[in-house]
Amino acid sequence: MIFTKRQIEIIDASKDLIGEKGVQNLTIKNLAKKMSFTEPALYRHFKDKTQILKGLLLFHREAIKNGVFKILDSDKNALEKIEAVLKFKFAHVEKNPALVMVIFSETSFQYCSVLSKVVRKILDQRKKKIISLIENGQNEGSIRTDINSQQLATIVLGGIRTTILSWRLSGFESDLKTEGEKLWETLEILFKK
Amino acid sequence: MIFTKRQIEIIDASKDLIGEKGVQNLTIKNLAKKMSFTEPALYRHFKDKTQILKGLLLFHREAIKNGVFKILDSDKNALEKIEAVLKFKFAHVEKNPALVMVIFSETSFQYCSVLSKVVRKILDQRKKKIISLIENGQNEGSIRTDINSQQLATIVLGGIRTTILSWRLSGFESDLKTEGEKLWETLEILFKK
DNA sequence: AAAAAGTTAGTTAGTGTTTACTAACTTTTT
DNA sequence: AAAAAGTTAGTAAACACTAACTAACTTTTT
Repeated sequence: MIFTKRQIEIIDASKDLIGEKGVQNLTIKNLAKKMSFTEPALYRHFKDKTQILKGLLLFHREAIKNGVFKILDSDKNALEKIEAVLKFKFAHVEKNPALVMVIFSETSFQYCSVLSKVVRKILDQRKKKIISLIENGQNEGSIRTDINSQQLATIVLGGIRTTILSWRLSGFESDLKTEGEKLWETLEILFKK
Repeated sequence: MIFTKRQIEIIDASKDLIGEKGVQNLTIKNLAKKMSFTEPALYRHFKDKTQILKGLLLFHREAIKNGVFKILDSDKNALEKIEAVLKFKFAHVEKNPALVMVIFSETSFQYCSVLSKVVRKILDQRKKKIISLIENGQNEGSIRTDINSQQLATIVLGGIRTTILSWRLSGFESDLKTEGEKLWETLEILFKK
């Protein structure tokens, strides 16, 4: 999927609206106001509202993908890679709180098949990446092998999710970076062989 | 909060509607149809829609509280209690998928202060209970003490959440009970001293 | 014991607002 | 001159909610 300049501007504005007051704040009216043009103009750039949200998800998936690829390509060991991925994700989320809101809203999309497919795919790929990293670590001998990679991945993803949720429920007041570091310390102790 | 028979019927119907198609399927119109009476009749029993959702949350919190209290009062050791609480929660969720949808929709409520307060309180109490159970285990000597209780609680809650999320994303097809047991096996290995 | 007054739980019919979206026209860009 | 990107003015549908009324039942007064 490739986006025009205007489409990216619209995606950005959507992100801001969601960041301000949640997904339900993303309405065509609000979006038009934020873009300082009229509602029908939006439809010159996106077929409908669903496509805007899909665009938002895909655009940021791309950004995250690129960041994570760099880490995976580096010459770190598995544990260091997991640490780096974790820190990268927390940093990205801290900069883009709206993204969490969208991903956390899978519920709202569950019956919009277009969006639920996109979200599901994102979550699936994320899980697969973590699993394969853990398996690398197990093969290297740096990660314990008495628990299978799938289960360890559940623990990593769960830790991330809960940490981000706490941050969100605190009204984005707590320091996500610090909390992320604490989480990593815990995971490192738990996972090391 | 005490509910009349009719209020409980309405809460049940709401739960069904949400279970069928998510929170946004809970509209006054749908609810009236499901109850086989007219929309205004609903307002004889609840001041507004928010109160219905609040009722749903409080009613089930009560049910969960009672179940958990029994476990806490039993003469099991801390690890066994955590296991029992986990199993109880997975069982309750499996029977009431709608509840997950509601709790997972914190995002949607974030800007409805009444509901966000209720959800936050529920999540907070849940966390506190787990933390205190873990501390008991640490004092008993059955749970490792090189990681603080707060962090271990994050791992437990994260594991629960991720497991439930996977189940939801599978369209409630996977076997939550089995997944819950697998999670417990993992946590037990990770937590034991 | 009977009449009066009040309550409960429902109805019909409708309000005002917000929603995503569109047809037809105009301006700007290339 | 044609295409792209905007405007004005509107639609239909969904939404939570309300006003006004009523049948059936309960409580209070006489």
